[in-house]
Amino acid sequence: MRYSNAFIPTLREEPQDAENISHKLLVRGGFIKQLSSGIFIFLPVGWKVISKIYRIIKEEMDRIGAQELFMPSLTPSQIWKESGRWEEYGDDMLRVKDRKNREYALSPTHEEIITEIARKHIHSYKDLPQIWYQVQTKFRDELRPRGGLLRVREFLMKDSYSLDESWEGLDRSYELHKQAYIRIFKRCGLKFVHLRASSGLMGGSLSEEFAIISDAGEDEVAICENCGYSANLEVAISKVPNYAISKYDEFKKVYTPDKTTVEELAEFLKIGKEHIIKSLVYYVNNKPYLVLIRGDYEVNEEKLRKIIGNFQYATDEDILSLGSYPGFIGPHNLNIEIISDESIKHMDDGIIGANEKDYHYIGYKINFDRYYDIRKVKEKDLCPECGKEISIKRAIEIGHIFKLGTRYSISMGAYFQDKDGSLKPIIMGSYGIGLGRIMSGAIEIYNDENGIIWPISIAPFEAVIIDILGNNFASEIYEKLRNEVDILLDDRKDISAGVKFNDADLIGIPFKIIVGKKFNEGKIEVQRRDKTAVYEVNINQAVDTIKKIILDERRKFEI
RNA sequence: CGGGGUGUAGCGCAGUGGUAGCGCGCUUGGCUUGGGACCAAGAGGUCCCGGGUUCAAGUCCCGGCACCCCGACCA
Repeated sequence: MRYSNAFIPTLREEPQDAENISHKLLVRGGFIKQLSSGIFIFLPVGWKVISKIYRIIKEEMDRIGAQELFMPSLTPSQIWKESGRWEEYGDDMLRVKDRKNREYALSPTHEEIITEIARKHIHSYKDLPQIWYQVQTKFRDELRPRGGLLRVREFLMKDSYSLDESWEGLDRSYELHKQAYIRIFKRCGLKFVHLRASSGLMGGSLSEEFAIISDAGEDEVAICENCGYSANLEVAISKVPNYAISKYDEFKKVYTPDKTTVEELAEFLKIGKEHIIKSLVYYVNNKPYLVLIRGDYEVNEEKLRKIIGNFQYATDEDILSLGSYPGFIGPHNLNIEIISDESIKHMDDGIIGANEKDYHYIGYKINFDRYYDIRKVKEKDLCPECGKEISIKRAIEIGHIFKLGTRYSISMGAYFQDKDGSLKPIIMGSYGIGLGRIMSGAIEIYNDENGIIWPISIAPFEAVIIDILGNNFASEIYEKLRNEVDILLDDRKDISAGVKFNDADLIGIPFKIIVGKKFNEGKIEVQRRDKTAVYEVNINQAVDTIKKIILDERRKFEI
């Protein structure tokens, strides 16, 4: 590509509405442009990056025997009603009506459509296993899109689906995906972790997540530096450091005026939060539960949901009707089912609400039949596997793999006939990768004060020739290189050298080939974007040397 | 949905009820070419939208819309 013909609208100033680095650099580099909240245009260089990510994904999916297909975005409400997700998905699912008033969803994911194909065409164990994938636009009507490409309403996702005749088959398909994903992210040059995760709305048994550790991320993950345990905070578990030694030997009521929060109470009683038992009321179908957790922990509502089901929060009126008082509720003499977290098991005694205004009990002896794990893991909790301290970090989710099982095959009737003649539901898995998140995640990892530093495997160009002299040489080597190297020739006239350097760095092209002042000495210069090296090359060996440098760089991302 | 903020030239922003501004970018001419040069002359406006107050509204009041941030929500 000649720069003089290219459309790369770089911006000198930061866009006012961008917050994180990847968003700013994507906009400044002319990669993307926002059309509406959470909806982006990929401009030509942005689309080149996406295309390169796509090609890597395709090669690795094909390598595990997956077959590419393409499903529509606009999908009839009927199949979503069959699976039950027409209701479950709620407002995140973007719904539209056609001229005949029929309902459709702009698909947030494609399990239902895959299942529709499977139930129509898969009838025998001989038809299995299958892995089908596509790269397609997904729609999720996020309440609050944010962070440029990190959380958007319309996004590109590679989604694949495995169909197997047995659970062992699913294990194999799942493992194949895991290996393919590791290869994909390595070839994209990413530093990533993989995590235990929650399957949420997808249903199913096991799920793992691939993520880039970055403050720009929205997921919180628990990581053990010692043994490598890593999990999304939604499902992370930990051992509780046991430091809640008894302070009181007597059970008695104390006056605690207006101390309705753990913080206020701890300060008032001059005692650590870990000596207080926090009591929270949740309702499931009008049945109240009292959830007890140590004062220095928060409830992980995802975990709680798995135990008691979908819940609502109690109102102040609810708490009064239970015979207690808001801010002073506690387990003593309250007729209600109790869900107590493991964190209170190790307390000798605790401070609890007295169920009357302005009073708490101290010295409450802990004695419950059962304890559950419903707390959110926090920094310095102990690793469940090796006992060392855990740290909490933010992360960008870039891939997620699920063992779905029979959730869709049973609800939608996708059965096959097995060897013994019996009818069995197809065992399914589903596996996603966010292409835009790879793109912005890479930028979050690789950038400096001048702009993006792309890994060569996903860079919009592998090299740029910066022609400062305007003689024929730059154009000559460009013509000789362009068939083998994805190269940009900056042939713009009447533009100062500084602008060319700055654009090249902003866009993040891995190599700059500079035809400038050294040309009179018979040399050109090759600079690495990551600033780790500069090479001087004889002009009569320029083409071969540049080819070699680029090929060597490419090889670093092949595995 | 709650809280906070923004909306004026392509981008970034200033603007005190009284003539619509600055920097960058853009066009033309000149000069320059190793890190976002310089000189000169230009073009470019629904001041987010609608109503109101006023002799007069970018500015004050009311209503709406869009976008951003924090939270809630979602995965």
